[in-house]
Amino acid sequence: MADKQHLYLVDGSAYIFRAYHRLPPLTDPEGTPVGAVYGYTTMLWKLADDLDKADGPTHLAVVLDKSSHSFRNEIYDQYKANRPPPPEDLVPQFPLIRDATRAFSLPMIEEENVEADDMIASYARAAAAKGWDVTIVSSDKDLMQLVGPGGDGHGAIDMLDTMKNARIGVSEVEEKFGVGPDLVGDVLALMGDSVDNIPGIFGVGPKTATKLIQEHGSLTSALDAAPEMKKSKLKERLLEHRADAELSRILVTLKEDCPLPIAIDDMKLDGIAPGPLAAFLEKHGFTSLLRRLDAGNGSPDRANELNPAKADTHGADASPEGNRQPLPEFPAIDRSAYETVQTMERLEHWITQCEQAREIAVDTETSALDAMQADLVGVSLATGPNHACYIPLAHGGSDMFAEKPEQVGFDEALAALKPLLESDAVLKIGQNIKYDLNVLSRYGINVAPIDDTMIISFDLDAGRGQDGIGGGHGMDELSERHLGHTPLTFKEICGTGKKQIPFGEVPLDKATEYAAEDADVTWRLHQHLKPRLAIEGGSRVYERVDRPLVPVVAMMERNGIKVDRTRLARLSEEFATETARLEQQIHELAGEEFTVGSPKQLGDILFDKLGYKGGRKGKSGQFSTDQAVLEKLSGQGADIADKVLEWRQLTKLKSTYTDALQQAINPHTGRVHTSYSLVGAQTGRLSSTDPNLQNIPIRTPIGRQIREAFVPEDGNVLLAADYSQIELRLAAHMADVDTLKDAFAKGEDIHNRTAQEMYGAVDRDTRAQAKTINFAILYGISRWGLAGRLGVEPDEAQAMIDRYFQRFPGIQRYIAETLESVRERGYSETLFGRKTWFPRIDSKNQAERQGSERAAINAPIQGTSADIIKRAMVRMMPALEDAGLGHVQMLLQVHDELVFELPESDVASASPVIERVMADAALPAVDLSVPLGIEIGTGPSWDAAH
DNA sequence: AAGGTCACG
DNA sequence: GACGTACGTGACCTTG
Repeated sequence: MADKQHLYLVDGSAYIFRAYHRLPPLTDPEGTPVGAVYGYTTMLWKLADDLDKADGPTHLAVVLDKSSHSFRNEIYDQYKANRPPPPEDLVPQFPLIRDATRAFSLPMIEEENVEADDMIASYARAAAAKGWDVTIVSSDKDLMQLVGPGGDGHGAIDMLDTMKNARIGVSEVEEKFGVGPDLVGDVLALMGDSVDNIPGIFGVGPKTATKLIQEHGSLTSALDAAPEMKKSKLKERLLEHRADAELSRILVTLKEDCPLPIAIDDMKLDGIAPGPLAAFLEKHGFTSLLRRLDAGNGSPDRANELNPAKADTHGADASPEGNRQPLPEFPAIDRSAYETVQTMERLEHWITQCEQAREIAVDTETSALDAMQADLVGVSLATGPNHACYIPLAHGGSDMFAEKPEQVGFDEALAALKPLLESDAVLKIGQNIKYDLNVLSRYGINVAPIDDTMIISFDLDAGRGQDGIGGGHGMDELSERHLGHTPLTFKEICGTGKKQIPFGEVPLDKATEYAAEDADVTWRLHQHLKPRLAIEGGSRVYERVDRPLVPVVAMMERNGIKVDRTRLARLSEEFATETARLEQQIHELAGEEFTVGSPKQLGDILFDKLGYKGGRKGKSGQFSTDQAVLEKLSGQGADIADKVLEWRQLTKLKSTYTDALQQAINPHTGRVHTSYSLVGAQTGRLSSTDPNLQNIPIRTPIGRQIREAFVPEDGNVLLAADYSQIELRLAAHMADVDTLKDAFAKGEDIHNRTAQEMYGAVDRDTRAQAKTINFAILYGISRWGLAGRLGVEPDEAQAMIDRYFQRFPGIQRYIAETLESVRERGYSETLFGRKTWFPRIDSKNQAERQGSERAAINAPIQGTSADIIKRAMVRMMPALEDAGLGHVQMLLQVHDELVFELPESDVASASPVIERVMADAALPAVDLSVPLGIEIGTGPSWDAAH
């Protein structure tokens, strides 16, 4: 049997830079930085794991850059001229990369005066010419020129991005560049590359470059066509910079005929000697890899790779991975094992299987993204690894002439599934199962009990992505991270853009692969993640707070809130008229017409043309024109600044609220249904999208008019109940500040009390300053930040901070202890045990580190507040039902506020129930040393309820 | 797609 | 002397 040879060429140098930027700054036991080396080592490990796979490597070599000089410097002296030197803690890692390569017994190629890209090109072409397949391990866009399908005696060339675990073939290249690999060089020549200092055509980016090449077929044709183009910036640029593009074309061309220092046949993989590898791993403290080596190269646990830092540098106990139990071994995902359920008989069979399995993964497929409008198209179930099915329910139908595929009757199938989905004896596992709850609820099915892998992941790993390794909780990401598997994407199945088809039109075989795989992956993730909750102390917050919250939030989303469309439309018109008037005045004051909404143009008008003073800001070198700047100008008598501020306010209100909210009204319910994310904020807060109902204006009279459009149905009122100063109360409790606790106990105005303590006198000014300082404390204070807010010198701000700490002993200690604990353990914790991870708390970059510190000071306070209102939400409906008020509807949550709709006649009986549930929400888990104050208001609109 | 701006707690 | 000047979000607009 003539096995196909497969050469892997590892673009080592490029990988090192990427690993350096994406991994935390680890150091080995001797203090040498090894973050990039670790990343490189795990990458080689992963490749070694692929050895036995069908398309795994038979031959492999690592290609490194040896010197920065190449033929490109001869023809263009600016080539790579403005590339900064490598970061200083990366430099010592270069030799270690070579050590690592040797430890794996792999051939290494580095040649003077030849760039790694050219060497890779030469080897790839040579091997492909022999009929070998070639995989280039890199994500470098220049190398994408080499990708090709093979054939005619030639082998195929593709690429592998190990960080994203993605293959890059011809179609991926076409997707990225909009042209085939043979034209990638032409596109690159137009785009240029600021990192390599390849000029390209100034002002032409990826989109324009692709368009030009698609339209004209090649770089030369595009340049030749320039004189005939209609007058435009683009035309001018093409004409003016033609020479740059031609030079760039040469620079981006890979040299494919370099002499080959090692024969390709000598790159044959024949096993890794464990001795040298173990010695290398040992030396650099890569203990988790060492364990795997000892375990006989067993199934790699991808979670370990995610955060090696803690396991390897903070001792075994610092990390949950340290005491991880062995994970169940599952067979690889096999999509061909899935069943398409098309008969009642098979459906009954699967339902029985599910009842016996006791834990099943469920996923619904629908016609659209919005759970409140989407129609159910099919359901997938999984009871074990590779044991999954897809039940199409409403496939086909848009094409009247096509025959609909065989499927179980819609109503009949749902009637059969309902007892299973509602059975107390069967746990339904979902990934973001709130979505499925809402869809199925519209068909009369109340899914329970439930688990949610997305939320479990959040309760375990919130914040872990802050260092850029990827800490999201979406299914694809979790699958990559924990299972090392890339699921089919929705795009792959349904296409994208204009060509996108609804899921109901996907052929059943493809639909089954996609839908059943999602259920299979979810089931596996659950096996993987759920046990970690108990081990890592996440059970309390998951079981007591977040899991029970899912059906509650789902219900709130379905409830929605009524908005008065007519009122919004009237406001939109008023805003439009006023905006137009202002725009004209602004143009007159400016002496020319310009786009007021363009910060760039506005900056040029204000500071260049009109000569107002105001500094540059930001990397872009653009003038800042934000509110603070404009208000300063207004203070100097610049009328135009006032007008712009007013214009901005009105356009904002119109586009974001009065226009958008009308669009958001659901035609079936006549109400607006937001979607809450339970994993949106690192601290544990909810977030709200589509539309965001957590940022409806309230601070200005003009904005409040929008709140007036949020109304109850006839006969009802809205009731708003909010926690008063909850974060300051929690700070007083958590930092154990007697003065503050006393003030809250007595029901005093807390900012007045702060002013009294700080200045010995209370007036408007001192109260305002005290309020600013109180917030500064919650957010993690810096003298410069406070100085900027109060308009005083940093020295004076520092004096105020010192005085605050002196008057409120406990705060300083709380901050120090919180930071110490975060540095020690890697995460902060709320009073209810919710963790937020801070992987950058030890960053060498001061800004980054200080940012993390401020966030870490705030997270326990903001997070505890989030826990408390969530607990109140969970208890709210049962408490109301007990009081005979089950018809009261809970509609919205805005961090410290809950909004209800109820008959006016029930206000008197419902208010005390709501108040009690909210005030006692921390009990019995936490007995706060401050009371939680609740303020309740009611009225014919959300505005009036405040 | 990114940056700037601004709405909320 | 650097970073950039308070924590947490999401939406919209302009621009390259």
